[in-house]
Parts: sequence; C-alpha cells; structure tokens
Amino acid sequence: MNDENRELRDAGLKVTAPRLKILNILESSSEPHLSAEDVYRRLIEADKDVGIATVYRVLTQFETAGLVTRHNFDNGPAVYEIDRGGHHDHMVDVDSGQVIEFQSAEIEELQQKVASEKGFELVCHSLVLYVRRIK
Amino acid sequence: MNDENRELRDAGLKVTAPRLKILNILESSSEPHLSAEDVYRRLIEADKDVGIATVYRVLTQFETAGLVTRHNFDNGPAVYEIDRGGHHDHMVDVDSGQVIEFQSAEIEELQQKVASEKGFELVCHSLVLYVRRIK
DNA sequence: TCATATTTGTAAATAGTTGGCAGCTTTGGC
DNA sequence: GCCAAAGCTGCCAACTATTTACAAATATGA
Repeated sequence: MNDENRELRDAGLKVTAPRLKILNILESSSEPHLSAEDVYRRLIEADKDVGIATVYRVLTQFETAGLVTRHNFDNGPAVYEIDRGGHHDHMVDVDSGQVIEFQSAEIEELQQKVASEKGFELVCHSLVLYVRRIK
Repeated sequence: MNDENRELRDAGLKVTAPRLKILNILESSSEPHLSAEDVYRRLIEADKDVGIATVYRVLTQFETAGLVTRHNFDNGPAVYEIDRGGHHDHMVDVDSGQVIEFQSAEIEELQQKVASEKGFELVCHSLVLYVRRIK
C-alpha cells in the first residue's frame, strides 16, 4: 500500500484506477494549474477508456477532501492545483497569461483583521493580482 | 441632454433605448451586484422587446468603458456593479450568500509592494474573502 | 432627409460542467 | 478466496452561462 493509495483511503474514497491516474497526473505535472480538460487529455494519452465526467467528479471529490484547490481565474475553465502544503496566492501576467505564485503573511493577517472588524471569521479567500512586467 | 446620455456619449457609444434602460437599472438598483439575467428580468418587466444577448453585449461595453466592474464570485453567473468611484473589495458570507463591501488601504499597498518585488506593476486585482458570521 | 455605420432581436452555437443510469469494480465480512 | 453491498465508471443527454451570425431596425452627422 503506497502513499497515493493511502491519500485516497484517508479521503474516504475507494482506490480506483481513474483516481490513481488523476492523482498522479496532478502530482507529476510541471504545470501546477490544470483544467479538467488538461487532465482529461493527459489521461486519454495513456488510456482511451475514460470519461470527462469522471474527471470532473474526481476533481470535485479531491477538492472536498482537501487534496486539491480549485481556482477560478478570470475567464475560461476552472483549474485545479494539488495541495503541497504551503498556502499561496496568484499573480497573473495580463500579457502572457503566465501564473506566478506568491505568499504574503502580512496580507493574510490584514484579511483576518478586516473580516473580524465586520464581525466575521475568515473561512478562505481568493486573491489574484493582475500584473504587467515592468519594461 | 442629460447625465446618462452624456455617460454613453463619453464612452463612445450611441445613445439607444436598451443602453439607457440598462444604465438606469444599474444605477437605481438597491442591490449593487446584478447578473445579466437579473438585468434582463428587470428589463422585460417594462418592455417585452429585448434580448438577453443585448444585455450581455451592453454590459461588456459598459465594462470596457469603465462604467461598470464585472465580478466572478465563486460559482454561478458573473455580476456587474456600477462604478460609483470608491474602489472596494468584497466579502461573501458563505452561509447566506450575502455580499459585503470593504476597503483596506493597507492591503492595497501591500499588493503593490508584492507585485513590484517580483518585477511587475499591478494592473488590477480581485480579492474576495469568504467569511462566516461569528456566533 | 439621407447615407452610413451601429445596434438590435432572434435563434442557433458554443464552452464548461453536471446528472441519470446500467454495468462494472472495490471492499469488508465471512 | 468468495460474495453482497456500496460505490464508481463510461456514456450521453441536459444544463447554465455566454457568444455569434445575420437580417432588420435605428442613431448620427452631413
């Protein structure tokens, strides 16, 4: 019983071929942000017999289980990112579409502060900076 | 020639009945965040003869002209908000769906700082805090 | 008033995502 | 190891949000 099996078990999911393959694709991808279509395309390269609906279902289950995070960047399809521990936000280069990750403990703190000033606790957040490279 | 006519003119748009009505709906709505469907429904209450495609087209033109801002909250349709000058971000109550506006000069500053540290200038940003009311 | 460029409504097309269902697979108990 | 139950899958149709094509209607400036 290897690590990936255990990850699925711990998430309360049966260990099946599609789930293992999808988890593997997410873990081994050099591009950290994959859409359902992206995952689907990589899947059928190796194995004709999969449906896009399964990809969506599995990605949603992974999200619920906390294995991946789903991002809705401005338009287009949602992208999924495997959770490697460190929380971060994203910068999108408006010219190239490139996505850059960053962390800012200060911003995180201020978010907590803003929420609690209004009588709320912060559940999660979505911060995307749209940026342009300085020439 | 009234204010609304001028707003359209200044945006380089011909002054047409659908545009005036849509602008009016956005300006007079008590709910500041309206989806294209919302706008469409209010339109046909007064006037049967409009198409949803026109609503989308006009809202996109308004966005390009800087009259409105489009937000993509987590799921569901995009919502449009008339620009009343003051920039602000949003908090969404995950239990009720209620949207609360807030401003934080400190967060804005930090965003600039983060972008410039990576060699970028900030074009715009999207910050949504998903929150829960403290009991 | 006219000519022209824009804009509109209708309807059909598209993109992304979800749901229904019959058959297949995993799992835990024996 | 074998079986029943529960869960999972592929296929395909449906669905939601949005965009496009196009011919008819309208605003604008001369």
